[in-house]
Amino acid sequence: MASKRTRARVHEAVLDLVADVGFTRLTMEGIAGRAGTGKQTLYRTWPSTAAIVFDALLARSETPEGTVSVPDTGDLEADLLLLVEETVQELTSPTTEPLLRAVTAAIQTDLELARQYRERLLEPQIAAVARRFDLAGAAEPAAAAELLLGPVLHRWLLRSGDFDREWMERHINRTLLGAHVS
Amino acid sequence: MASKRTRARVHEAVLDLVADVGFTRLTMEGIAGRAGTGKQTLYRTWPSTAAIVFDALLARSETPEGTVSVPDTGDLEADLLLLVEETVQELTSPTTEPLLRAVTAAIQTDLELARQYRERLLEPQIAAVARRFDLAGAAEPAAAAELLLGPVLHRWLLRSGDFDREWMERHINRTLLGAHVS
Amino acid sequence: MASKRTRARVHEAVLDLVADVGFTRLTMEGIAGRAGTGKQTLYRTWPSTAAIVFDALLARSETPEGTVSVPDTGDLEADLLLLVEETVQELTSPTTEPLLRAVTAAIQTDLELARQYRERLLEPQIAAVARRFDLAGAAEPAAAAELLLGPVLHRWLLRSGDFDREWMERHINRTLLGAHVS
Amino acid sequence: MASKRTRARVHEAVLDLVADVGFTRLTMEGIAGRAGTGKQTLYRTWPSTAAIVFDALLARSETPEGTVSVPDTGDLEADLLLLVEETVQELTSPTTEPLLRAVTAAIQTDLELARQYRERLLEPQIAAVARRFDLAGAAEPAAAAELLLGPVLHRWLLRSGDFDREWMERHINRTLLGAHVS
DNA sequence: AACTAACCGAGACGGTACGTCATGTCTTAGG
DNA sequence: CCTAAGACATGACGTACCGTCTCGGTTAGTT
Repeated sequence: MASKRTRARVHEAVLDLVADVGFTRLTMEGIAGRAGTGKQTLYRTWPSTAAIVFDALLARSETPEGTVSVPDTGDLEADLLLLVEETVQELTSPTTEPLLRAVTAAIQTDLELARQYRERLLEPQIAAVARRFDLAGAAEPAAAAELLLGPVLHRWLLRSGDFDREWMERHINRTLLGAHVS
Repeated sequence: MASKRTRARVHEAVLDLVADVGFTRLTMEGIAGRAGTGKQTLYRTWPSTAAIVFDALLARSETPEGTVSVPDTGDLEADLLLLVEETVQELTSPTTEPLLRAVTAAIQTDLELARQYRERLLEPQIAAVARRFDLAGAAEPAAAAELLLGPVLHRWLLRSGDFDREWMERHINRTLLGAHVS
Repeated sequence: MASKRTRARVHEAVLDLVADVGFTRLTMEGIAGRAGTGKQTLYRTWPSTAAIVFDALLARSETPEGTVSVPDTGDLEADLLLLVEETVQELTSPTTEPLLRAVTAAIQTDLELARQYRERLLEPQIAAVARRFDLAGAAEPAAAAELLLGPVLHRWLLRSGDFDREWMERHINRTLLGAHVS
Repeated sequence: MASKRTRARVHEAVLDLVADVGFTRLTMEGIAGRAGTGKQTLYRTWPSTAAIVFDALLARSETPEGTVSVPDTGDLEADLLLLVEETVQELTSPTTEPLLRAVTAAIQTDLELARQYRERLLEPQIAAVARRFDLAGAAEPAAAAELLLGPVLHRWLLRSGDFDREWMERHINRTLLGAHVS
């Protein structure tokens, strides 16, 4: 509903503000002020700050640097290492981490947002990874993708451990064994 | 800091309120009102609603029915199935699910709460599961526990799939393979 | 500036709305909506809701039933009684009372509206009444008109008393004495 | 409900603001800002800006310089001239005129405020004037007071004429005739 | 009959204020 | 002495209107 110009300015404002004051202190009024729009203009398009952050994230994911690509060199193990490295980078980059944590928190209570998150971010990613496993002859590619990414999410979400190179390599190894592909 | 009586009444109030109106509409004023205490009494002990919810959760986890026990019958596969079933029950029970989701959301932005969560809930649980894998001769028991629980968390958090019996069995199978224990 | 059709529809809308929700809740947006015009069309012709109400009142006063006529039967006392009765009816009729009160309130702060009110409604009325006193040989006809209508306005505006027949008769009596005409 | 301190600061703020920007631009937020209080503190005590202005006016009327006294020297005509002069001064003083106009406008639509206005300002004033007429032997003292003040209000409210000395004298004369007291 | 040009409805927009709710601090009664 | 009750300054909420500003889509008038 909002014009392209407005959307762009709102996205910029929201990213600035999350960087400045953090997601918890993000307010509709603050965004409107920073973006130079009226509050009603925001409410016309988004129901909450979380929805705006998610939209900014989506917009970013439609650009080249916003997507985690699944490499395919033939060497599955090497490809998965690259993939996990990229994913970890995304999850821990100072700009994206607060956004991702904010959205992850929000989808715990906002079912509509959760649906959009699943459809527009999660499922495409899982499907892409599964496709790579499929190519490698995995019996249950979707489960393999889950086995790969689940523990990564676990570590990140609960901050239960670092993502050093050794852990990633060993984890990929376990995943390949578990998924019957080597 | 608060008296045992007060704590109990606050815990009860908070559980009632989360059930009634959900975590997002939980407020310090509301809790004080329901618990029949002054606001100051709450602030003296807890810094936020999330902290109160977490405290209520902790209190619960110190009772028998609040803990997920790790069975040890000798049959690893069967034990893990029981464990995962219990875990899933905890994660999806109408009373605990909202609380767990609320705390999970809160620890994304509240580092102090995250630390307490890790130390008092997460690490004991992981350690217990790892011990069971250790008994079964797993090379890296902690990693095995992570491989088991990561994908469960992934499904639950992102609501990306159901927890039917078949999925649990196959998942345990993949975990055992991945962890070199069969 | 607005077409005759538009004016008519706006007048109708405004009268409906004042009846429905009262003057205080009258808004430009509401009028535009009810009249089926754009907001700009309103602003092109009227600066405020009060101005529209006043215009509707004026339009009404240009019709036969919108005017308080000054009777002239030769019997001054009887004529004044009729006049006061008519005036009171106008002031207290369910349709006109809210409009008149709204305009009376508005002219306290809106000087331009006050000027128009004076020139187009008040002065003609006073002049007509004064003419009647003049015919009856009053020394200061305008003052007599003021002496007659002032207390009526006072009662109405401050709601300080009813307009029963007895009061009206006695008041007219006092006015005639005060104006040296009997 | 509000403390004495708060009331005083609010009254001062409101008088300042009416002088600065006029009653029409008076807002609850503006008053709160100027008075250094929260909005809720205002709403706890007063329902509208008009109610605050009225309260400030009342507070003023409880001080010596806020009351129009009715002189009683024995010479009725001279006393009434003094009274009307004082009243006119009150009605046209740069500080009180905007307040009185604002309240007069407000009581057209706010019945509760109108009731308070009648009971606490209007009736005492009328009663005092009537008492003076009573002393002078008027048959209907209340009607006499109305006959005296009605036209004054009429001129002031509709801005239909100046209040010069000559008009006042003649008006008092007419009133005395009309009220049968000379 | 085709073609402007003026007008109008619709409503997005940057704003201001609304009246409410919750925050965290502070004061006050009463048990 | 402690605590419930709640006043207070603050600030955000989500809504309603403000007055200005584009938009298209008639609707007449002019060629």
